[in-house]
Amino acid sequence: MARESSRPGITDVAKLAGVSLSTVSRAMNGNPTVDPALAERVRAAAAELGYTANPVARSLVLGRTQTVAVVIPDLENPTFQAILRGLSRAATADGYHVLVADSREDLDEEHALARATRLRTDGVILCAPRMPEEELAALLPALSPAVVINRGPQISAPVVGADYGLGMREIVDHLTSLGHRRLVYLAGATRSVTHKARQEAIAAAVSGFDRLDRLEVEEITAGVDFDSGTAVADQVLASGATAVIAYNDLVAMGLLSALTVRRVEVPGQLSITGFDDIPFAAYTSPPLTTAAVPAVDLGAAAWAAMHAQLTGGEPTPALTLTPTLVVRGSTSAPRED
Amino acid sequence: MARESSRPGITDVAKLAGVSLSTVSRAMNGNPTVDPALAERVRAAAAELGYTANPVARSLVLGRTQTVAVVIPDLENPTFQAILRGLSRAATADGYHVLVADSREDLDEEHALARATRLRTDGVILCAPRMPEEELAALLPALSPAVVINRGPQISAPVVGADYGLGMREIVDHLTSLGHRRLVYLAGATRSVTHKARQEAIAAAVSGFDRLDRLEVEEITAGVDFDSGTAVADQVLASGATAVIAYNDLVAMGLLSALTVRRVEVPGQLSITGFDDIPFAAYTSPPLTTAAVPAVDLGAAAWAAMHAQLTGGEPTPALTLTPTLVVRGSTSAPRED
DNA sequence: CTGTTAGCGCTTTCAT
DNA sequence: ATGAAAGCGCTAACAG
Repeated sequence: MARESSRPGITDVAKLAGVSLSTVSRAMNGNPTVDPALAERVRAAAAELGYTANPVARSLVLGRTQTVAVVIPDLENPTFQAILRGLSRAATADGYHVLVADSREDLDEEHALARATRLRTDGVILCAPRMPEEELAALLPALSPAVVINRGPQISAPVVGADYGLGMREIVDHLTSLGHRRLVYLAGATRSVTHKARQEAIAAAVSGFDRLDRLEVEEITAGVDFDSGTAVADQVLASGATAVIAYNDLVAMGLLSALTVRRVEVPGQLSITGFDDIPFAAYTSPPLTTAAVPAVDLGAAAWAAMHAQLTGGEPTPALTLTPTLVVRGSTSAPRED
Repeated sequence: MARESSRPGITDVAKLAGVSLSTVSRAMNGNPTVDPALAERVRAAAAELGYTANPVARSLVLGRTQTVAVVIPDLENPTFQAILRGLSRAATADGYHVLVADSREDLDEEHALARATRLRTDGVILCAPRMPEEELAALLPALSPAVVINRGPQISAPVVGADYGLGMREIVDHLTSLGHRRLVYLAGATRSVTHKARQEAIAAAVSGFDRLDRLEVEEITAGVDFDSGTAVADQVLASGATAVIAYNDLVAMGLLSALTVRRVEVPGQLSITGFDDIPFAAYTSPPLTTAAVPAVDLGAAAWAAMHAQLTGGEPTPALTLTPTLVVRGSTSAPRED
């Protein structure tokens, strides 16, 4: 009754190679203080048995798991998916594993998952955490090392994010340089941080528009998804604006769809811009002009910030990436009246 | 020089509660053989210290990690994202964690990741593994318990998948009942398993079409992405078919886009169907008729199959889910000549 | 350079 | 019902 099917342990290798446990351990970890010949013998024995050190046991003794956790508000969100992808690939390249946790937009879950996953990993990356500032501040020390994505920089952990204000600014400039003077801004979740940034950028653009003609921007509260875009189509049309800045690509696409049904020409009669550059933005008819948030890079940067803490120990300064304006077919100069 | 910032261990709790380690362990695990009063005292001490058992240490002694691994060919693929989402949520609901590994369509990586992640988890779920049949068969025993998604059922592990043939059959039936008799099938990756299934289903539909009029299906090799759909637009138009069955939604959307540019009316002049029902299929103009592959359910089913092995030990029989025909605006009866 | 010994933090017999 | 002791599989002092 032997443990036939059980994976071989370090003891088995030691026995087969005729050496002690420590020698096997040293040899397997490339410790240079071991005799080359012996090391070779150990490796051969290990290979023969198909031995690999048990990572769990190593984790216990070494105090590190070679794994990090990523807590995401919603795995269905294309931007978060892209962040996860960039993060996962970067971490894998450095020999780390990634534990994902989907909080499903539940604040309590988010908090609980962050704590729970931290216990089995070397650090946690909070992706656009939804919890209030205070709670986040109180939680972070318990998670250290941690990295936060897309939250204000007033935080006791490295933060990486995109400058939504700058992206919005690029969009407004694009539209005004095209000749548009009457715009509509379709606002999203009105209490989110990213909303604030966009709103301020628009306000700044308006007040900074020191030409003879004026720039007017009407704000209409829409939402964050496709349907909220279709829902405000008539309101947009009634506004008399020549261009609309949607909160994000989804909203822009919803609006675009509703306008197509109403036979409104885009960009002929109305220009539309999105935000994020989700995978489908390039495939609408017409393709969407938008600000590309470098989500994959954001994920990679978050990993870099985590890796720095895990190795060097030197905390990375806050990093802010800039969205890139992607001009496609949904914007053009306003039609001459 | 005490270990101030270090997390409290079971010893600290034992000391504070004035009991032995074993009692703390038993109390924390709800072992009924411990005196209720003492148990309460232990819990109080644990709460005071903010103690939580170290999962890594538990994993080592218990031989289980409460974590499973999911190996995915490409985190960018919407279907795989949906599978991951369904799986992750189901696993979380059962108190398990999920390690994700993106093999990036690299066969060697896929193999290596499966082995490596298995060492730190209780089982691995292979999502649409790309490796050849033989290699997969040889690998599975080392991964056990494992679950395979979307591969033939000739495998020594529970398999969950969608019946692509049936989905394709539904599409053909939909089109023929609409009155279409000349179809084009835009083939995708011609050596994939899912391609085979679709092709056979079409062949079966053709030969089973025992009416007075004939059903003709021309096959054009396209590809699996948006651009391959746009690329074959002219070929499709030249074929004289009244409806086209695209390999998947992406291809259908590419074709749709190219046809819009050419001012071909869909579905007026040509009906188009997709496959998968990715998130954007409902939002094209016109919205896409497609076969909805229940990817989220597939993920949940894969978890169920894994959970069964992890607990009961009874291997689940192979499970095949059926795609649902979703009729939207891209199909209609062919125009009367 | 190599072997012996002591843990990592926890669960679980085995006594009592 | 509780405590003492063994050990999960490995690494890292500590001797030699």
